[in-house]
Amino acid sequence: MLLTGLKLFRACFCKILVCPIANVNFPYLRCMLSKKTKYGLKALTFLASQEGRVPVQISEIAKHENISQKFLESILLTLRKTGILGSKKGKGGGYYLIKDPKDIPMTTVMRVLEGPIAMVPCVSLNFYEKCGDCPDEASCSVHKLMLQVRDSTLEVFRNNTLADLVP
Amino acid sequence: MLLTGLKLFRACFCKILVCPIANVNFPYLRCMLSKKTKYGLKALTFLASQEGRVPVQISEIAKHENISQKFLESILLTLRKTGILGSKKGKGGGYYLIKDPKDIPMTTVMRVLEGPIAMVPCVSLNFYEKCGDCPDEASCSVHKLMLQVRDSTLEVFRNNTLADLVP
DNA sequence: TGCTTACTCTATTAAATCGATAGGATAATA
DNA sequence: TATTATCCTATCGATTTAATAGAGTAAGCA
Repeated sequence: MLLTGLKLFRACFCKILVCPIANVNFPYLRCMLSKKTKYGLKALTFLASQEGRVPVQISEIAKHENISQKFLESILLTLRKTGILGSKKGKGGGYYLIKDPKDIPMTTVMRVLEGPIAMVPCVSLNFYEKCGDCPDEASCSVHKLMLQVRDSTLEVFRNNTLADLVP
Repeated sequence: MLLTGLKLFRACFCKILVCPIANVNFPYLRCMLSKKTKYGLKALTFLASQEGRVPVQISEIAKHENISQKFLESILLTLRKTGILGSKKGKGGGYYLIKDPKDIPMTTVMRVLEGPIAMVPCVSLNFYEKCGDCPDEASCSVHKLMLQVRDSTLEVFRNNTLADLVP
């Protein structure tokens, strides 16, 4: 069969990842951390590294961290609405941290930007939801495994505050 | 503004998750474990719980675990190609474990089904890739945090084999 | 008062993935 | 040779992500 159009293009230029464990192809790079969270973390770290609490303009953060300014706008807006950032309009305006970086745990930031920390809803502390296909959680192998993953990930986020991320 | 069509429907019937930390809305349940992996794990556990190494039909596994049979077919095929399962065609055929469940670490299963264990490519052991926007990994806050998450998650997967998941 | 600056908000878009389904090809058994 | 069950390719609709556009609003300054 001949490849045409988009398929031909992808076959030629798109990345195919091959799992070194067992030669399985992944047509893309599965990324579990969204760019929203990634950019949000970078912006927060940048703000935490500033001297004092002077407002910093979106454009300055975007330029410094190589982020699309418009996309960053919406992220910072979320962080302000959730009480992590403060903002000031007009000339000399911008975003600034409200609290001390030491008092901003990663659990909060991750839940605000990324949502649930757990890999499946049925082991989530804040976003719990029962699985439709699973009759009994106690005997579910996935549940058992993901519970351990959640706990270990949670421990990392609990042990890190924004202050720990500043170089 | 009046909501119409799909938007009206979604506004009325679709689930909106509200982050209890800070009243952020998530229009869906962000799920970091794909159904492919979830179903694969359940199927493997079911096979591991069988007496002996008798081939089990796809239809039997699908029925027992409430999984779409056609979807499960492709998952089991992947597991066979990667040397985790064996198969037998024709009457009395099906899928069976090749190795002892104790010798199947979760790291292998996860990488085969889900892909990278790390949340970002720049901290992945087997699927490493440099970030386009980040000039220096050593000073990147996201890198620093995600490295810790990767290590803790990896430890869980290394400490669990398929045998540990069987109830 | 009026101008500039910079945040606020809604809407829209293209590209991509996920989960699922359909249908036939192939191989093994009776 | 008929039946059984895996193997394989192709396709679909729904949903999400990341990014962009453009107008609205409030604060500061002359």
